[in-house]
Formats: sequence, structure tokens, C-alpha cells
Amino acid sequence: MRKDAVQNRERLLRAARQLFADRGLDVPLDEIARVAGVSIGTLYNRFPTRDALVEAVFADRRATVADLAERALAADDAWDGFAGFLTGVCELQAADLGYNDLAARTAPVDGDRGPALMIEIVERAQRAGTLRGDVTLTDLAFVIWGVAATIAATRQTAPGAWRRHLALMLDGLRAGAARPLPGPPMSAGQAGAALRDC
Amino acid sequence: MRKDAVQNRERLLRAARQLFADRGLDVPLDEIARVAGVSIGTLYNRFPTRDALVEAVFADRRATVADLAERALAADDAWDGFAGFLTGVCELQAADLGYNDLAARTAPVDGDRGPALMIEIVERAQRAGTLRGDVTLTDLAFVIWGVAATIAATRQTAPGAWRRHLALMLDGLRAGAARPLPGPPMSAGQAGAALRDC
DNA sequence: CCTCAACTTGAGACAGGCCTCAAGTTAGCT
DNA sequence: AGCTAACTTGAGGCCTGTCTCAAGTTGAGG
Repeated sequence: MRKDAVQNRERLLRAARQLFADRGLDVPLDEIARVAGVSIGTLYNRFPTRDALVEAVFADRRATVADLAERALAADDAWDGFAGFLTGVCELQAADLGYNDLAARTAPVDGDRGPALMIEIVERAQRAGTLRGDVTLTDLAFVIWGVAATIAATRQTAPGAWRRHLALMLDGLRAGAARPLPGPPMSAGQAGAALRDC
Repeated sequence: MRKDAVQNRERLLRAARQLFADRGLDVPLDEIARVAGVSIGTLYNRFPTRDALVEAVFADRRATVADLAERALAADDAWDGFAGFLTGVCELQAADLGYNDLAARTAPVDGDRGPALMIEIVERAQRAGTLRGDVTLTDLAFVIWGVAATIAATRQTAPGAWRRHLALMLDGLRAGAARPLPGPPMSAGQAGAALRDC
């Protein structure tokens, strides 16, 4: 790849990172090109689809989440690990509207060491007796989707409100006050399909 | 209003009701007109803005929610009333994707006897000691927003999944296992502003 | 039956965003 | 310096959806 092409690629990534963070994943591509100081054609040369650009911008997040997961498993207290993991992911969402959008459409940590780590986080806390036994990995999607919605709604007007939302969900996830959950949990397939269509 | 105009108005409402329910609030207006068997111009004659049409289609819901609220207050058990109210609202959302969209952008019951009834539902359950004391009316928005997101995501693939989401939130709202909530609750103004911008 | 205000119509102007491609420019090798 | 493949450019075609308005149609009162 030629030197100027590399430079343009980086400019585009910088601009996209900023605009996605501020305005979400649906920012017009023209605008990203403009902010990058590059023509729309060049944007398409470097990133043939919007997804390719999104992927490149948020590639680092995968590793960050994997780190969070490993730290969760390293925590002394299983519940603290579990709660800390969810809090960490939600903090990433709150810090970046683009990632917030993405999290709502993508299972966090799905490549790599993937869901395996997350399953272990859940099961460890369940073995410790602090996470209710009737929840499944797929139920965590409710936390992500829900908090994502709250972040999107309150970001301008009441940043930090999402922490109350999360706190309520965490209290609901604790073994203590658990009433049996209705219906079967979503299968992995159902959760995946749900992510696919919105 | 002329007879044919009335008839067209009703056709439009019927078509809009159906399309909103199936596909959400963002259905193209052209399509509504087409399904109604009427030209786009007529649609604009009857409903000058999309909001006017939405308002007319979902006018009945306001009354339905007010009914739910009154039934909640009439319940023997304050918690059952509270939980039943939220469940009722979420059922309305699950039954109609358009109303689901609307609920995420509008405080349920805001005209009329408005939030007064809802405040009473909350405070009654708190006096009974079953609803945690540190939640506010504005915190219920998290339930609506969150469940709305889950409904939108799972509607095709796992209908009913939202009931698990709601159950988790209700368990989090119970006094039993409550850990203190972080930060101050949203003010009514903040919640209103949040609804306004998304 | 006549009349006219009320109503309907749909082509088309407009806006926003996506994506392409022929023409022009440039990095970097020889 | 000359050459070529790599790269950039942006006008313009496309699409989808909103909204308007001049022309035509029709209900209903006289």
C-alpha cells in the first residue's frame, strides 16, 4: 500500500472514530470523508462498505472487552467480577455512542475467546450462589439492550442515568430476591438472530 | 366534513393502524396511502404531519393506560398493582410495534390524569414496603425503554423474551434485595427532555 | 339541475444519503 | 527523468422518502 494511501486510511479512521463516538453509527459517510479531508471516493477505496469501516474503527474494543472478561474471572469475588464486567461494558457504551449502537447489534466479545469467557463469568457467579441460577448468558443481552436504550435517550440530558438502570438490573440478577423467571431463556440461535435484525 | 372525506380518514386510520403495528412508526407515508386506497395528497389533507396521524391512531391507548393505572390502584396488593401496571403497558408494547416505538419516545399517560396516577401507584407500593424506597417515577422509564429495546430486537425470533427482561427488572425493583442506587434520579425535566430527543 | 366549496389526485420538486467511474494526479521504482 | 500502477477526485446517477399544488372531480344545498 502506498504511503499516501496509508495516511488517508488513518485520517479516515480518526474522523470516523470521532463522528461515530459523537453521533452514532449512522453518520453519513460523506461527512466522515469531509472531516477526514478526503473525497468520498477515497473513503470507498479504503473501506468498501460501512461495515468494513465500523469494523476497523472498533476492532480494539474486542480486545478491551476480552480484557474486561479476564479481569472479571480474576476477581476474588465472583459477583464482583460479574458485576464489574457488565459495568465495564456499559461504560464503554456510555463513552461512545457508536459503540453503544454496535453493542446493541452485536454480542460483545463474539470472535476470539468469545462467549466461552462470558459463560464462565456467569457460571462462576452462579456456583458462588450470588447470581441467580435461572439466568443464562442470553439474558445478559437484556442488560446490554436496555442500558443501550437508556444511554441513547439520556446521554445529553442526564448522563450517568444509565448507572441507575444498570443497578436495578444487577439487583434483579442477584440470587437474593429472585422470583422464578417466566418462559425458557432465548437459545443462542435466537439471541443471534435477534441481533441480526435490529 | 364531507362524507367521503370522513370515509377516507377512516380508511387511512385503518391502514396506518395495521402498518404501524406490523412495521413500526417509520413506515413510509406513501405506503399507508396506498394500502388505504387513497392518494398521498389525501393523506396530507387529513393529517398534515406524521405526528398528527400517529396521535390519531394511538389516541385510544392513552385511555387504555389510564385504565390500567386505575386498576393498579384498585388492586388489593400494592405490589401486584404496580407490577401489573408495568406488565400491562409492556403487553401493549409487545402487541404493537408502533406503540412500542411511541412508548420509547413518550411518557405513557402524560395528558389527562397523567403522571399523578402513576406517582400514586409507585408511592402506594413503597408505603406497603414492597417497592424499594429509592426509586422514583422517572426510574420507570428504564423499564419502558429497556423492554422496548428487547421487544424490537426479539419480536420475530423470540416473542415473549421480553417477559424475562421485565421479570428481572421487577425483581430489581423489589425492596428485598435492594442495594442503594447510584446517583440522583432523573428529574421530571430530564426525563422529558430525554424523551424528546430520542 | 346547477353550482361551488370541499375534496381528491398524482406528477414532480426537493432533500438526503449511497455508490460509481472516467479522468486526472502522484508515489516510487528504474 | 520517465514510466506505470496505485491512488484520488467529485460530478452525477440512483434510490427512497417527504411534501406541494394546479388541475380535475364530487357531495350536497338551493
